[in-house]
This record gives sequence, C-alpha cells and structure tokens, in this order.
Amino acid sequence: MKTLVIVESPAKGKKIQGYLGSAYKVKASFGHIRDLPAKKEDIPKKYQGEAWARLGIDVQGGFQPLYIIPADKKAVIAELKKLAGEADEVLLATDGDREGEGIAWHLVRALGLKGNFKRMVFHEITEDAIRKAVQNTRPLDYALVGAQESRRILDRLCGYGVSPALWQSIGSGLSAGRVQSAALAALARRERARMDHVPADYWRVLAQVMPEGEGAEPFTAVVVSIKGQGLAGPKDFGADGQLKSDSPALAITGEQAARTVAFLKAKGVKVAKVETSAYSTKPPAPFTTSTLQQAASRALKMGPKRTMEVAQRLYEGGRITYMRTDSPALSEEATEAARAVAVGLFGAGSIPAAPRTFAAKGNAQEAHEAIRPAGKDFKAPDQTGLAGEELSLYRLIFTRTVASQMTDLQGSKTTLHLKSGGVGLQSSGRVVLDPGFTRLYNDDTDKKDEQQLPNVAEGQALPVQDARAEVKKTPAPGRFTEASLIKALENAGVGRPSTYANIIEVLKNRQYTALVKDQLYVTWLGLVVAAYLQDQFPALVDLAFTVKMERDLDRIAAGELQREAYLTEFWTNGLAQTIRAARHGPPALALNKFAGVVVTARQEQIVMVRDGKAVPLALDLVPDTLTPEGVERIMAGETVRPRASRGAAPSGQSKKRKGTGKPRKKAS
DNA sequence: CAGTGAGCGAGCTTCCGCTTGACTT
Repeated sequence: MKTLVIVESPAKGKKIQGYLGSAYKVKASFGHIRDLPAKKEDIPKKYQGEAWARLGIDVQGGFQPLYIIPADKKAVIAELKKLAGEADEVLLATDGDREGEGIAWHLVRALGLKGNFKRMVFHEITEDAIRKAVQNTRPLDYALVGAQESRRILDRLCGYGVSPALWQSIGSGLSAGRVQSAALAALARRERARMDHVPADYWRVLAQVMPEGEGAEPFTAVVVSIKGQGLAGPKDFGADGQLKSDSPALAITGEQAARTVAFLKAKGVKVAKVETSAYSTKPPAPFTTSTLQQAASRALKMGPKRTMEVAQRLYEGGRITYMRTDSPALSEEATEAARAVAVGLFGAGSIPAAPRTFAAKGNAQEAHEAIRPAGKDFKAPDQTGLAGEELSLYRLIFTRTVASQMTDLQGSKTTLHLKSGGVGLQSSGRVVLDPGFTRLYNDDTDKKDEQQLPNVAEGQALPVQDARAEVKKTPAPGRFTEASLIKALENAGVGRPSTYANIIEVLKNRQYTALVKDQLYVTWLGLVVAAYLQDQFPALVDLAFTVKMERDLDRIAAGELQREAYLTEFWTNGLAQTIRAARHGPPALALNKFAGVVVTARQEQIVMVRDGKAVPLALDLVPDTLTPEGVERIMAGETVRPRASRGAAPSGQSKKRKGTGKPRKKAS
C-alpha cells in the first residue's frame, strides 16, 4: 500500500511526485478545505435557528466555530478520502506556516483520519529537501492550529461584527475588516492630507558655474544659504502653506531671489570646500511576493493583480518557484545557479567570494523560498521560448535573482561647497566606478546627482556664466499606487502574500477607492466610511492592531495563552461592547477648505450638505480636485465630474451596491 | 374580471487566507 502525501498546490504536488516515485501518491488539497459559512444559505439547517448562526461561531459555547466544506471543495475531499482509505499512512505536507498547520488539521477532521497521519514540512522544493522532509516527519502541532483558528475567528468577528454598523449608519452591503479597514484608513489619511494641503511658493536660485580649462563644461550649483541661514524648501512649510514656526529656514521673496541672481552673475563664486567620499550599493534581495509586485509595477507597469496572474502561469509552467512567499532566501542550489550565471555573463570578478544570504523580516512565516527561476540551472530569458508579459516578468525575476549574488556597485560622491559673499551654494555629483550588479539589474529610479563634477581646488574663484531664479510650489503628499500601498501594508505586517493583490480589489469593489492613472484615490464613500470607522472603531483601523494580534497568536502557538481567554478578552470584553456602544449614523465630514460644507450619507447616498440643503455626490469626482466653483455647481444640482474621467473610476452611485461585484447565485 | 403597476415590507449584505479552474463581463 502506498503513502498518501497531501500538499496545497497541484503544481507543487507534481514536482514532489517526481522526487518521491511510485511508492508515494502525491495529491493537492487546493488550499483550505473547510471554512466558516459565508452566507446564510451555507449554514446547515439544524443550526439556522441559533442566535450565533450568522457569525458561525458559538461565542457562548467557548467560541466554538462551525465549519463547513464549501461546495467547490466537496469533490476534492471525496477523492482524498478515498485515497486516504487505501493508504497505510498519510503525510500532511501542507505549507510550513500557521495556515498550513490549520489546513493539515482540517484534513485530519474532514478525512476522518485516525492516527495514521504525520506532519511533513519543507521550505524549498529541491530533491534533497523533500527526501529529508519525508524522513523527518513530526506530529501535528495543535497549539499552532489553535493560533490559526484564533486568527480565523478574530477576522470573522471583526468583519461580521463591524460591517452591520456600516449598513445601519451609511449604506447596505458595505464592509469593514481587520485588513481592509487598515488599508482604507491609510489611503484616506493621505487623501485628507491632500485635500487640506495649501501649497506654498518658495524660490530656488540656480547658477551655471564655469570651471577653468579648455573645453570645460559648466555645472549647476544651487543656492542653499544666505548669510549662514538655510533657504526654505518644501520640508519647511506646514500643510497650511505657512513657514513652520519652528523652522530656522529663510523663505526669500522673488525680489530677493532676483537680487541674488544679479549678485552671483556679477561676483562669481569661490570654491569653499570639496568633499569626496566613496559609496557602495548592495544588490536588492531576491523577490518576495510584495517586492515582485512593486518591481513589476515600476519596471513593467503591471498591476499587482496582473503580475500574480502572469506569475501563476510561469509557476505552473515550471519556470519559477512558488510566487506567494514572504522569504527572500535562496536555496543552496539556487545560490550556486545564480553565481554560475553571473560568472558566465560577466566573468569571475562579478561575484563576491562568499555567497550572499538573505533573511526574511521578523514577521515573516517563511514557508517557501524566494521567487526565482526554477531548477538548479537557470534558463536565460531568451532560451525559454516565452513571449510577451510572461517573458518580461521572467526576465525581471531572472535578472533580480542573479544580480542578488553579484558584487556591489562602487562609486564616488562629490559635494562642492561654493561661496559668493554671504551666499552659500552647493553642487553634488556621483561617479560610478564599478557598476557591479547594476550591469544586470537596476531599479534605482533616482536620477538626481548624476552630473559629473570637474576637478576644482579649494579657494579657486570661478565665474558664473548664468544664473536664474525659479518659483516652486510645495507639493501635496503623494498618493499611493497599488504597489506602494502593498509595500506600506507589508511593512506594517498587514495582509499576507496570498492576499496583497486582493485587498485592493476588495476596496475597489466596495467603491471605496479607484485608480486615476496608476494612483489610488479615495472616493467620497471611502472617506465617509473611513471617518466613521476612525470615530467609532479607532483600534480597528490602527495599523498596529495586526502587530498586536500576531504577538498574541505567537503566544497561543507557544502554549502561553489559551485561545478562549484571548478571544474573551478581545471580543466579549472588547469589540462586542464597542459595537454595542457605537453611534448609528454617518459622520459629518467637514471640508477644511470650504467653510460650511459637509459631506455625509443620507438614505444610502453620499451627499454634500450646505445650509441644510443636501445634494448627491458623484463617486468618480476625485475629492481633492474639488474647487469652490465645483461646490457651487454641485449645490446648484449639476453633476460635476472630472473632464478626462475614463476607465476604472466608478460611475456615479447606484442605490443597490453590487457587493463583491459577483453575480448573485440564482435559486435552483 | 384579468392584467398591470405602484407601494410596501421582508430579507440579505459582510470577514481573511489558502488554492485553481469554471464561469461571465
């Protein structure tokens, strides 16, 4: 009789089957196989009358969860059950993280396994790692399973607990949750800051300085101080457009700037000091899911959702390793393969003597290695036969992986300090001496400081060929792109590799956010929801909420904290009471730039209110583009939309929101 | 008297995380 090995992904199963041979049968669970009921129709008849049925958790009965097998998993379970019955032993080879342990336990229960099972764990899919894992099985870790269940229960209590407060206060079908609400709050804070931003004018004075010598080229220097006082730049102004009261900087007028220009042209400059220092840049680590999404967004203009679809195809085609991972670590065979490619392309000097190793961040679960070309010999991109987006993404992964094992970039950075009477100027430049890994991979979009500076001596006087003053406006805080939001969430430990792309889709489906070009803006609805949650559930929208949850779950996994005690503290003594005490009614969003104007919700619509008159607002009107004239037109009943609106922006409001956007199931 | 339509009321919505196809837009 055979040994049945159960993994999560069928592509992974196929590979492992090849390593283990015919004495083993490797099958996939396709992820989680049991879950709390999502909708009323999923609740078994015998529980439908229970008061806790909607939550799917019997809170009074010790937070007992009600698990069902979702319809699309019934066939999988039936097959696994049959195979398990024929096998002598079952190896639960789901991922080596908290969710994987949970899936393993659910498999034990759903398949009715009785003692003839063991847990098999590996962190890379190489023949060596798999053979060792089969030899070194362990029992199921029930404390870790308890941590996974606690995570699942907490998320259900947050989501299904708080969402109804939104239905009653703002509109039906709206949603809140530990992850999506933290993400929405981060977006909304930025949007509010942009709406409140008052730009300030500041002057910059630039000089074209001519060095001595034949064929010398002028270089640019910028005025940084006058009479020892630094000139004010964007950082010195507050959101109100005024110079910050504690700023020591000098904000010059246009007149002063013009005088400085004339002064520099007449007097020239003197070299006060030359500073030169060596610098080096290390290659970035191999890709994790989050960094892949960021790089694909920058380099290929590919959104996170698309990136994951293409990566999935590369993975299924055996081109790359698993694409949902939080670890940048390379296996030994991958490290060797990367170094071999670098040597083949650029010679033995292109790699450091010792291989580089990369460690994951503290909160990572490291069930997989980094995203890299598959196998122990990396195929060059043009040898793969791939085309289009698949080729582009593969090339990105290939070059990043190989570059991670190459030498540092070495360069020299020079800063010239110039003086002209009381006027201080600076010019800086960088020179690359050895490009190192950047010969293969370069994602440094920072192009400033790249001018090459001439050799000048301290004390030398140089003529100013030309000088000019320019007035600039302090920029509003930048919006998030999809990739930068994911980066921010990952840094805060919110969300997982399998959900990053999905978080944004949820916020879009709820019409909380939408794209303008490649930037996420928050709709009026999103702002009202965020304001309500901030008022009534500040703990939920705090980015630190998940950090604390993770700490508590770790204690549960370590056996230091009991699941029921934790959930009682969190829910019974905490969130459940907050929900009961929450105000039911929408918040009134005051617009700082428009006195007397308030945005709020009435009868399932977002409205603008002034002097008691309420007018519906179009959701594709980008909040920070609102002008005083726009307010007048809206109040007069005109539909105000951005002129160039097209594509992804949600159009207007519909009284019935479509929920997830999926068609409702027809009654059979 | 049968068919239509306005108006009303009841019931439902919702989470996060792990996986792929099978479905429409």
